[in-house]
Amino acid sequence: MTDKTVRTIADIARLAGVSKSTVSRALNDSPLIGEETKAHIRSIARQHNFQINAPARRLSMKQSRTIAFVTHAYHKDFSVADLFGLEIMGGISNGLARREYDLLVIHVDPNDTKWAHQYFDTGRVDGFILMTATRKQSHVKALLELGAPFIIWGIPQRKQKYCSVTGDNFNGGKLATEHLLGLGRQKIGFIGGPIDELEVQHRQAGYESALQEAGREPDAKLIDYGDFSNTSGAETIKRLLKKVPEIDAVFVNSDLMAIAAMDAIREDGRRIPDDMAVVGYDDLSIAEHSNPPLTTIRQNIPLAGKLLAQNLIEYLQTGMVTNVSIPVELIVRKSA
Amino acid sequence: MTDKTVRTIADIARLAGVSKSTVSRALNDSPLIGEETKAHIRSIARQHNFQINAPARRLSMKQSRTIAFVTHAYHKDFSVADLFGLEIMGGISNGLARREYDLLVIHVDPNDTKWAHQYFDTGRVDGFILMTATRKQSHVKALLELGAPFIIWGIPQRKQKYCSVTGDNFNGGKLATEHLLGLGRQKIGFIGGPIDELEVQHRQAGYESALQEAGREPDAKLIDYGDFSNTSGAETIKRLLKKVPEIDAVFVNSDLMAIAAMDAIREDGRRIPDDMAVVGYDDLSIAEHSNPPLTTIRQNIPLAGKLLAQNLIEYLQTGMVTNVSIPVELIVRKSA
DNA sequence: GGCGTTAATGCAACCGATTGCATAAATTAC
DNA sequence: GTAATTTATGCAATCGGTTGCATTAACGCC
Repeated sequence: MTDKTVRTIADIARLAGVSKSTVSRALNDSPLIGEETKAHIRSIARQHNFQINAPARRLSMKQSRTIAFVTHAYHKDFSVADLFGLEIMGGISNGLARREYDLLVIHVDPNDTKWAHQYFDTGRVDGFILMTATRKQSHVKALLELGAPFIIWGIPQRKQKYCSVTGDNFNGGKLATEHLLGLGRQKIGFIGGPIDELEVQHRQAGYESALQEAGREPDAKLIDYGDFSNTSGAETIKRLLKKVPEIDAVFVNSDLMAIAAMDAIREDGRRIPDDMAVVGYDDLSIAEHSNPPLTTIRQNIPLAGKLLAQNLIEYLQTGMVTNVSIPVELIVRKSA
Repeated sequence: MTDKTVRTIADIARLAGVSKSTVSRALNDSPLIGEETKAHIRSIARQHNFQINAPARRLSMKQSRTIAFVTHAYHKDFSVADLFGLEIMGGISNGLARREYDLLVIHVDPNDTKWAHQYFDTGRVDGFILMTATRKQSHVKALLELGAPFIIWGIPQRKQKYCSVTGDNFNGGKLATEHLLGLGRQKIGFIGGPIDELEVQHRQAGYESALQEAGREPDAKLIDYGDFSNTSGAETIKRLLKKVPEIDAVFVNSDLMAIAAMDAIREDGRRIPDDMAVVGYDDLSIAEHSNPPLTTIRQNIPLAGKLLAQNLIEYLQTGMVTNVSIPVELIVRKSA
């Protein structure tokens, strides 16, 4: 099928009786080349199943048309970021392919600081998509110093100029809380991820805003924090149950924590959702299969991926910095 | 930090007072270069934080040192392959990085046939790791025709010569069944994936072998097949429950099917594991959080990834075809 | 019909590495 | 002390594209 004798534009040039430059221009649809010539060259290329040599092109054009997806080194425990990262990769891959960019995956060690040099200075990639859950700020700092183009999933630091895409955390918190209020719940708890994460702060702000709009005062006793892990979900809910036994609902910052919390709630002899309503966050695939199926906040992940790809490329080409937040949606199942 | 004036080996050559060739050889540790010269050149390179230009090197050496991880286009429903693929990617990435290969991710449309040309003939990748769940055979055929090096996760077709890594499906089926036998179960069912998948056939052979070694005859009434999806898990167990009401255990070919089956079993009014013991397959992260936590067969996924990477590279370099199967392990939780 | 434009194509340098071959210097052999 | 090796380095071609500039042909205009 593939024609082994025609591998370079020089071969095509010979066959078409034109020069290399003309072939190159024709294949790149340059306006300098006459229409018939273009058609002729293209048909020859098609006939011989010609595929242009990528390394040569990249060397010449000084760009790789490759984007790196940066995630932390894999380790046994599944974390939100893992599952989430997988789903988002589909969207990114899509967005990149559409623009003829390749997707490279890099698993970085959290305390490695030189990885960016190894990929950017070598011309292997043109930019980075940062998904690392941990030490994101230190990686941002490194990329900024290096002057490498990148985009992050998350909320950008206030003062700095770089691209980002994030979910609408405020609205997520608000939707979850409003749903619980609508159910007539009286004592609605909040279990956050680490308090210093901006995502968590925004979700909490949404939670408090919903309460206030309903004429309730947020109660600090009902608010506590874990670290996104499932064990921390169980521990935190136990603290709340002890501190405020009359609690009848809780909004948990991640599905993983929520699922672990539900186990703890049942152990405490309470029924879900009858005695205690639970809303999670992320809508990971496991949310649908948990016991009971989890009501949660879904982020539009395919869209997130698409925007991460699209906005990074836009930045590469025009230098325009974008910071967008994408809508979230309440998915009602059995737990609330 | 990065020195902007030193970007090419020519720059280093100038600084070191030698020629480009010498620098190139020194950096590649060629025996042609004297030790002091090497040391000198290397120290200069290090001082200036020199990173070699990858596209130029690839063009010159006619190899990309990049491997493509091929998976199907993402779509909403999570499948085994998705979760599984994510975990395995960690292992692959590791194995590749160790050998200084890059990992490219390609999401292919199941009926696209030209993707391989676009990556291989362009010199963008040196080889492929096939993880596509669907239409794997058609992709294998295409790669074989193209003459592109690849390795698959799965069992190779009998007659053909190509690399593969797969779990020990026979032993997986056997371990699961032996565990159920050890629990004293009398009527042990088998719920497979699609009957034409070799993986499924091997697991079934293991199941039957365990029964026979225990002096039992496999009973065709206790054997049925789904398609790995969770809905099919529920449907298949319902058929079995109706056909053989006295069934008291079942070995299910995937965690996803097993979890759906457990829901159906409970709906039927039976308790797990008291009335019905369930063993799954894969040990996906959700197995741990299911209700009850699922006893299952775990594949050594990091090892699988490492071998996929390692053996493909070995094949690239030496042409040696390897077909290995990796051990599996029984993880006992509450469901059996 | 001569001249300035415009359109189409070719020439050759360049991107930044690798590598076969030639050469120079140092070592050994006799 | 000179020829034969061995060791270390440089020259220049090459990989396969892209692109600035020169060139040629065709066209429009007066």
